[in-house]
Amino acid sequence: MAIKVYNTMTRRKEEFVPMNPGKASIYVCGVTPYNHPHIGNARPFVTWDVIHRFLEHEGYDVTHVQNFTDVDDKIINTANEEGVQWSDICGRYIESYFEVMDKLNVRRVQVYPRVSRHIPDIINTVQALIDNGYAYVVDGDVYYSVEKFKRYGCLSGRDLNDMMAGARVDVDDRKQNPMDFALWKAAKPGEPAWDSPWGKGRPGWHIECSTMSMKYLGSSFDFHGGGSDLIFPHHENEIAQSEGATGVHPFVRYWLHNGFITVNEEKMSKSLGNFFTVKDILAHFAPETLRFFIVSTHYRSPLDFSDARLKEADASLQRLRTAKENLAGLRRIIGGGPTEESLELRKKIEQLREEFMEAMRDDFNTALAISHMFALAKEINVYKARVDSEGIAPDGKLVDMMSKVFAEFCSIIGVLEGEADAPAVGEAGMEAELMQLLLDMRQEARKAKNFAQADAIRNKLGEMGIVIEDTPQGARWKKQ
RNA sequence: GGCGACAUAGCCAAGCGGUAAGGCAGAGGUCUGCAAAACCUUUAUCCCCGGUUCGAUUCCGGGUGUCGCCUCCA
Repeated sequence: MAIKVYNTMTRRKEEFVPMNPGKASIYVCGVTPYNHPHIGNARPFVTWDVIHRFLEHEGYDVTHVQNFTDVDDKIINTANEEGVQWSDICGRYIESYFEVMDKLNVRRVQVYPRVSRHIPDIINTVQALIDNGYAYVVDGDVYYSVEKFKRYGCLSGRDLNDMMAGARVDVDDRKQNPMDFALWKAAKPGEPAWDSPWGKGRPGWHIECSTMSMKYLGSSFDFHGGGSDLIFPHHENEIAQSEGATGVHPFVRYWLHNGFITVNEEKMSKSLGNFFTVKDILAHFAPETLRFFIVSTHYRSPLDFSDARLKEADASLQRLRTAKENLAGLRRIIGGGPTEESLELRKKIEQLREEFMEAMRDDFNTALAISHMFALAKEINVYKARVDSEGIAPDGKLVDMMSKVFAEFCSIIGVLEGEADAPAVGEAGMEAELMQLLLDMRQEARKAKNFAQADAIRNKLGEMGIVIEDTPQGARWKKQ
């Protein structure tokens, strides 16, 4: 079964044909570490984490590279404001990046190249572009001549003439064309700089991704991802640089771009100042909720962020969590053989599994896939209720199947993985004992039909933010 | 101004040629001393106007509206 992906280059869904059979190579534009990651940053990485998981599930050997742009104006500015080294800023926020992504259950990729550690490689790429006639040197700067690259504009669908007409006024007259962009910038005082054939300086923004992606994945590879704001100029320039330097076409086989997270329908970005850091959100919501919120929508659609949306995601996730508990409950009952009904259910589960995978194969449609997850949850809940009420032995093979498929879904989406959360008994031993005492007292009152007393206990605890639920297995409590 | 995307129930969101998945919220019911939880049932003809077609939410054209890119940005 083939995977289909929406390729920004062709503006349509295409069948994914890997460059090397059985393998998939991925490069995703990472962050500039000058601040804590905001949730807009989180979207591409969660998205690509799911894609990576799914490709592996489908049997691909995945090589995944994601850079850190650790040489950049914003970093230098932040360092100057704080009076520290630029490398300190990078170290702090790269650490923050990993801390946050670990919480979001984003698995580590194979390589996290940094610009600062690839200066010689970058210089080589720039030199190749000069040698191939695509770049020129002016006063220690090196510019890319966009007119030399005939496919310039192919990714973003722009026409060079239109762009020139719309170019901003403050044009640097040292450029041959207003759209030419810097590959290498001559050093300014107080900035990090490296030696180069053109004098001391540092790389321009776009060249790093061309150089580092090709270093680890080759001059042509399968997937390149990032936010849709990177299509122009960043990815357009990457194509011009990479293909100009190597002469190999195509640089990237499939360009995938995620939509934005918005706030009040407006793009969330650091420059607009309307962003929430992931840490802000995690102060109020579980990381799993944020991850689920992100994958609940197709990656190409815009995603509007709000407290209400997150609460919804939390409630939805709770439904899946309950199904998982019910599944654990079913597993604790000694299983029996199949019945006509359970054999039907087995077929249904297998069908749901196929539908889930089909959704994922269709441009990683997590929103659709998750709907099949809910369908599975419903089957589990209904079956559990049936087993409980009729006191029958569940079909052991069916329960195994439900467990396996549910776990499979969870491992692809990256939520509710591992064993069911055990309550933190250890550190709350005293609390748990006191609660048990109260629950026992309430139970005695109920037995004696002293409901006023029983309800008083429940109400009082409710005021304290503790919820009591009576279940067939006895009362249980949780903090709100 | 140029380029691109999107418009589906109260809200969120799939589907994209054969009369609309799923989630949240709401309503009714089962269960319960009551409540909660859980489960069941239930709520849409898809922005407007044309066209193509036996048939369009789904394709084409024209509107209207929203958003993004063209400047750092995931």
